[in-house]
Amino acid sequence: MTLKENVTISDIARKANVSNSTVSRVLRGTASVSPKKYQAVMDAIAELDYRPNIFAQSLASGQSMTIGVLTQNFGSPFYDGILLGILEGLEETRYRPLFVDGRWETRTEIRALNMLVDRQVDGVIILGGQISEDELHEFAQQKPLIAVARKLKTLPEQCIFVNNYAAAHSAVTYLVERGHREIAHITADMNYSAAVDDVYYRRKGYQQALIDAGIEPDPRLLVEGNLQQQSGVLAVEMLLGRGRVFSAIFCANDQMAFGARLALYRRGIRVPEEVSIVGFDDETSAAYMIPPLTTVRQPAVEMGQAAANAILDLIAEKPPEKKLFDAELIIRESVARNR
Amino acid sequence: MTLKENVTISDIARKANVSNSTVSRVLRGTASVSPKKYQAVMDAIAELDYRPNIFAQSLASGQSMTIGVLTQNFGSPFYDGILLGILEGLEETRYRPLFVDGRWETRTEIRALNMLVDRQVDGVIILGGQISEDELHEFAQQKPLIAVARKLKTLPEQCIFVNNYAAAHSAVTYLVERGHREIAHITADMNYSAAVDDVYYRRKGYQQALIDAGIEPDPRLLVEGNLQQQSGVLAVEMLLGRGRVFSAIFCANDQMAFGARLALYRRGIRVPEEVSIVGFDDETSAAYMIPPLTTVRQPAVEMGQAAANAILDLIAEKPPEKKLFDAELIIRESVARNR
DNA sequence: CAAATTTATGAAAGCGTTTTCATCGAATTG
DNA sequence: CAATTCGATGAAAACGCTTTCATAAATTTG
Repeated sequence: MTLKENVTISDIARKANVSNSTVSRVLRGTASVSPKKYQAVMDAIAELDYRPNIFAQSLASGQSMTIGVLTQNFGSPFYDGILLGILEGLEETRYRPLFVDGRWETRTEIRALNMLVDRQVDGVIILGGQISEDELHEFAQQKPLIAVARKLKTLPEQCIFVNNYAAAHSAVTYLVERGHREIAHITADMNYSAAVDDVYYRRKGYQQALIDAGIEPDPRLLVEGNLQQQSGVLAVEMLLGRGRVFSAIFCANDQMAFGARLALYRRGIRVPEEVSIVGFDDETSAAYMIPPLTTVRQPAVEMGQAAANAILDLIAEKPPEKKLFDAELIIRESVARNR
Repeated sequence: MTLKENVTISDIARKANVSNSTVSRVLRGTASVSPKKYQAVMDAIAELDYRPNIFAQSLASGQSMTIGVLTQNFGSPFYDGILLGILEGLEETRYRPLFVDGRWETRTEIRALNMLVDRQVDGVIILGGQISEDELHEFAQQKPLIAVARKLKTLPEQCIFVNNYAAAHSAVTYLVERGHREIAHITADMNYSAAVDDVYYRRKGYQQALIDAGIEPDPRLLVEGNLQQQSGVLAVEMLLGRGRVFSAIFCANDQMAFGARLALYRRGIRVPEEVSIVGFDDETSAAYMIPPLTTVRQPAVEMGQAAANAILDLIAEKPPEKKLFDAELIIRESVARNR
């Protein structure tokens, strides 16, 4: 950890007996330089421990070499996985990520996005978020933009997400195969804008899986939460209140699954003996739920890497490689055979 | 969400019929400007939607107006709370945070710190971390540094942390008051450098609380994990293997408490009827453990705010206001009366 | 081997700010 | 009222790079 002295490019130039231009050229590899001078410059750099001034570089070149990343919540394990993937995807490049947090609030998101613009980022990756599609679309006219875990109708080429429909379908099919026929679903209010698409397709997948198994989806088995744990407990209360029996619950995310599980515990209903649960996300704590939660895992890290690659493509004006990721059902112990 | 045009300070100057210097002066408030010109400049800024170029500003002024924040893991709720506090603490200032992630790996941490130096941050807040005290001390010579959730012997004025000793003491005392006398403790290997101090003082608090209650601490009731969930299950296995009975477990963090609870579940030991558990951290999922976990909550947001204020003080060359925070015991349902 | 390219290089002009310095009129002092 | 200080302002010099432009040397071409 050597610390910044104020050694500048001119110091290097002087020491290596070349001009500033030449130093700049070896640094950026933008033009050829004779081997001798190249070496002289490298030696000088090493000797003086030269670190280019990033601000001067950016000012002169008009590029900041940074990618803005707008997440929604640093505390979320799923987003954290994506961030890690982005970090990895950018590691070997000259670009660095600049993380900002939208906190699932439109105003904060907009502020954060503006901040990224002020910081002159060369591209932006946005994870989820509430900000409207129109605004994002407009934004994307000005700067390269990639959306992860969010589907933008107007920018289909620039989205990276998981096949929620297929994932939900297979989760519910798994339940059916284990003998369950009365399967409840805790979904989310579609007006609650967060993660709408995801939740929408999970619901569709749930319904279609039932139909494919010859089961008529029963609206009394469908209940809406808001993706928070607490809404999971409320959802189960509501379900129980309706008097419609069920032997399994498929939750649109793990957090609501935790809430659901707690509600069942309070009522003295055993899991999985009396009611099975499957979640969605595979949060860190899912493996330590009592009993360990069977859930769907999204390949967060891979998605992050894909996002990093895609934004670099976009910056280089290549068409980004679009990918639809598959989620994986992680079978643990919260589902029992029915009957 | 208006986007950057390349309107510069000269455009404003021209429009307002003043010099660049004057524009700069009204922007920074560094010298007095006649009311008329002031207004003219403000009008021009509003009309052209001028946004100063951050790189030019930083280059010219030598200040980046950013605070580097080195966290260890974006995915951790506790750190996330601190980050939120920092965000809030910086909100009304001209400073902005730049977040980087050390991932609990010394090499990554050092790289991240270097990156912050390259980015010319005006100060650094570091959360936890493995990086050695010597290196941090050296670093602090060059740049303002505040450490949160970490105690640095050589920089006592620049640390913000919670009174782990008192918190652990009161948690264990609570257990004692509920009739428990054989209380196990899952601590962490001190050679495993992460969070050593915290864990050390929690252990001390545990031991002293027992002594104060007239109970001789029994080494057979002490077991070391590594702060991860899985080590909690191992720890309980080990405890059980030793054959020494116990009616309660105090865990040095929630994650190990989750692991411990799972191990108990697997053995068919009921919580809290047969064994009570108390954790430390109050992670989000603690409230949804089965049964909900009684644990110790650190005032993460407040600590983050304090860190933000402290770093600003340091930058302004005022002595930072040092604070020792108190943690709070959150009583839920994982502790039963003994006997 | 002269002409046409190519390669290697330095000088110098930006990039968009901040800040020092100088100036000039207005206000204060004795 | 002359002498001094103050307040408001603009010109211009940094800040540390990148990049264009010009040029000289080396290489290729016909």
